[in-house]
Amino acid sequence: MTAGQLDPAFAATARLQIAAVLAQVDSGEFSRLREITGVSDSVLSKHLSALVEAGYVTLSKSALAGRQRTWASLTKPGRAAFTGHVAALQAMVAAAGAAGAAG
Amino acid sequence: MTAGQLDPAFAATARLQIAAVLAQVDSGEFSRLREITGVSDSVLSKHLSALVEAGYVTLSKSALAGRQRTWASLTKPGRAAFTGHVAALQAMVAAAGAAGAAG
DNA sequence: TCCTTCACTTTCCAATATGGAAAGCGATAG
DNA sequence: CTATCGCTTTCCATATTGGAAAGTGAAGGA
Repeated sequence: MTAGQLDPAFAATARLQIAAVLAQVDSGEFSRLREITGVSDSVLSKHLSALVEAGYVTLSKSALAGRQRTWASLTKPGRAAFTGHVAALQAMVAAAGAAGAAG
Repeated sequence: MTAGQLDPAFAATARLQIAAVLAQVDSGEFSRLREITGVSDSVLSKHLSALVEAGYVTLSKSALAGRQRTWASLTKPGRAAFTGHVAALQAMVAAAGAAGAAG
């Protein structure tokens, strides 16, 4: 098992949630991500921008029902970084989790 | 499986590490925690104080080799909160992890 | 007893992160 | 041409995190 490493890009819970959602789908809609993270438009936009800046997410706009929609997708590096981050997190708490389950 | 919830007390990586370590041992020595977290004395002290404030950790001083040592232990609520936090984290990324493993 | 060292604690300060409100902007509807 | 939708960007406030350095109590040495 590769431990991976914690990635500051996923330090914010909202960004971890975004990545977690995007890891499960090909593309996530802006509004859905906003609902899941529970943040405002501006904040979600900024988080997505940060992830794009990191090269972890790509955004695409496509019209749906005549209106513009923004779709976010994890890039390959983004998925790798997310997987590594989660692995690092799990490694950090693995033994603790086992202890918790046992005790 | 109880999902638990994210606890702001463990938002900082250092505090998550502290809790993870303390979950595995009865007592953790200050200096060991400092090495693991990689933070300065003052910062570790403040993190521990925060956890004590939250009722998640207790500190005890006992002389070892003539010198004062500080030992930290997770309280029962602290362990529960930690377990819940980790569970929430896992719930958040569980499906993503599965997807990552599959793809 | 006084001074020094050890092992933290507390204070002070700086940098960063996070979040929302509101204004901005391009695209589409009327 | 104007209004609305769907984000973006700007502006601002607050919280968090971190280190340096001074402070404190206990133990050791002169």
